[in-house]
Amino acid sequence: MDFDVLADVLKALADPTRLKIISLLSARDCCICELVPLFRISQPAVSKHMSRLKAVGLVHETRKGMWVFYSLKPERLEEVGVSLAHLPDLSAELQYLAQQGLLVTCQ
Amino acid sequence: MDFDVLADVLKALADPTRLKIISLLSARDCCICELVPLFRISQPAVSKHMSRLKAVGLVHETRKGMWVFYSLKPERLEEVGVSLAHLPDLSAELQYLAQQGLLVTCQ
DNA sequence: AAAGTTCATAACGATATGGTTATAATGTAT
DNA sequence: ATACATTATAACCATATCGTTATGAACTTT
Repeated sequence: MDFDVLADVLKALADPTRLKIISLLSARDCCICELVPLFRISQPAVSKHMSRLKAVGLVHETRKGMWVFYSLKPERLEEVGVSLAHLPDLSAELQYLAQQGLLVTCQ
Repeated sequence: MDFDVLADVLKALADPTRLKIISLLSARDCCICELVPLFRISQPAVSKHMSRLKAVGLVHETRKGMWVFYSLKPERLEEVGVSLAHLPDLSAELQYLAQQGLLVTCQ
C-alpha cells in the first residue's frame, strides 16, 4: 500500500468507536440496529462509521431483507499490519539529501 | 493497547507525511533541517509532525549541539501491528445484546 | 394501500487537523 | 557581545471529523 492509501485506511481505523466495531465484527457479522444500543451515539452516526469502514475496504455489506449485515474483511486489516511493518522504501530521498550535501554529520 | 490509546497512535500514523517520516527514520536518524527539504512544507510544520509522533511514543529525540535528532522506536510501531491483530475482546457486549433479545436472527 | 422497521442522506455545529507566517528559545561561532 | 543556525511555540486559517436532528428510501407486514 502506498503512503496515501495507507494513511486513508489508518484514518478509518483511528477512532475508538470504529475500532470497537471492528472487534465486534471479528466475532460476529452485525447490522446497524444491533450496534446502536452498544454505543451512546445515534443510528446515523453508526451508519456513517460503517460507510467509512466500507469506503476503505475494511468491511463488506450484505442485504438480508430489512437488514444490512456488515462483515469484517480480515485480509484488509492484516494488510494494514503488513504495510506498517514494511513501509515503502525512501532511501532514494536520503541519497538525494547526501548528494545535495544536506545531511548533517556530527559524530 | 486499549481502544482509546490505539486510536490515538493510529491518528498519529494516519498522515502521509508522518508515514514517510517514519519510513525515513527506519533507515536513519534525522533532524528537522534534514527533513524540511524533502517535504514541501515549512520547518514549523515538520516540527509539529515530530511532536505528534513523539507524543504517542513512536519517536524519541536526542539533542546533539544545535540539532535535535529524532529516532524511530520500532517496538512501538510493532506494538500497533500486534494490537490491530489482537483487538480487545468485546464478546461480553454481544452476550449483553443476546440477553436483551437485541440480536437479529435471520437464517 | 398503509403503517412500521431499518438504514442512508442532508444540513448543521463544535472541535480537531494540517498548513501558514511571525517570533521566541537554544546553542554555536565570530 | 553579536550574529547565525536550528528548533519550538503562538496565532491564525481552511478543511476534515464526528456528533446531532430531520427526512427520505427500501423493504415487510398487516
